[in-house]
Amino acid sequence: MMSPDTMDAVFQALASTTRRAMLDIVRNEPGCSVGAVAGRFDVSRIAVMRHLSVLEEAGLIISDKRGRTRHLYMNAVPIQMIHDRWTSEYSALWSGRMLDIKYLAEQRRAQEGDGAETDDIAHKKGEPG
Amino acid sequence: MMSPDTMDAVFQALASTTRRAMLDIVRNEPGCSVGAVAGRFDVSRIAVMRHLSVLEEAGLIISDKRGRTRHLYMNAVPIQMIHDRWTSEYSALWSGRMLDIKYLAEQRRAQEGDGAETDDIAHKKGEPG
DNA sequence: ACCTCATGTAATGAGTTCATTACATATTAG
DNA sequence: CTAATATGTAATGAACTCATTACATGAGGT
Repeated sequence: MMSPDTMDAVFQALASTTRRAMLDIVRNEPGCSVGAVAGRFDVSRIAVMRHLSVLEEAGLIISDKRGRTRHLYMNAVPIQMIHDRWTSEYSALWSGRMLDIKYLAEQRRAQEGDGAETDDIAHKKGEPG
Repeated sequence: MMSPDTMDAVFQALASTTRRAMLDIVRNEPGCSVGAVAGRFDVSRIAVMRHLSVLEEAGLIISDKRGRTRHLYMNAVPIQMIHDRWTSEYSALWSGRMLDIKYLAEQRRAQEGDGAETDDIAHKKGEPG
């Protein structure tokens, strides 16, 4: 099961048009090099490398270095996990209905399967004024 | 059609466990107040308000102020749009296959239907060294 | 060995996010 | 009117993102 932090990382990685474009390239040219990707963008090679790192840390890209060249591959697993989780959680929304939906909070499922802490129903603090 | 920037905003808004938890609450308690949401989290009311603003700017929440109370509602449209776009774009991935997929870059479709600029195949700059 | 190529690391700086406290506005109840 | 309630704004600061240039490493070709 995917931890909330991992989910944060995946959404964060996808929250950039540039990074989504990079993911498209890697998906369409499996095994392509860092330089090949960098050659398509109007930013420095280092900036591209950092974007690719973000994608790789989110698990959306897997890389494999042979000789002096790093080969990049897309990994569909995190996207599938998000899709699965969200289709179950927002199933009524996907189909466009919006009826009475059973509440299955991400936190509750994380509690059952993941051992992760919940943010919901936390101890309130109160304002000073 | 959804612009790349809007898509960035939606993913960015979802890239936070706290904000996803807030969206869950609003979905399950349609018309709830800002204070009702704030009462469930261990951060200041102002921090909660800003999170809700992020969600609202991404179009994931719609609000409606009656008297001194702002009522919050979830808007499923951006999630549906992302789902539709991604299931067509990554359709082979959703089903778990991963065969030869026709390349339909987000940028290309944005060009056709949206008038938005593409980042892909941009003019390269080259490093100084 | 020497040079080039492909990638990676370090230091830096502008801009954004995310949290805080203090104060302001506006609506309802008495 | 006065007071409590609900939300909103302003100013601030720590931490992170995103881009840069300069330099370092390590593999391959001649």
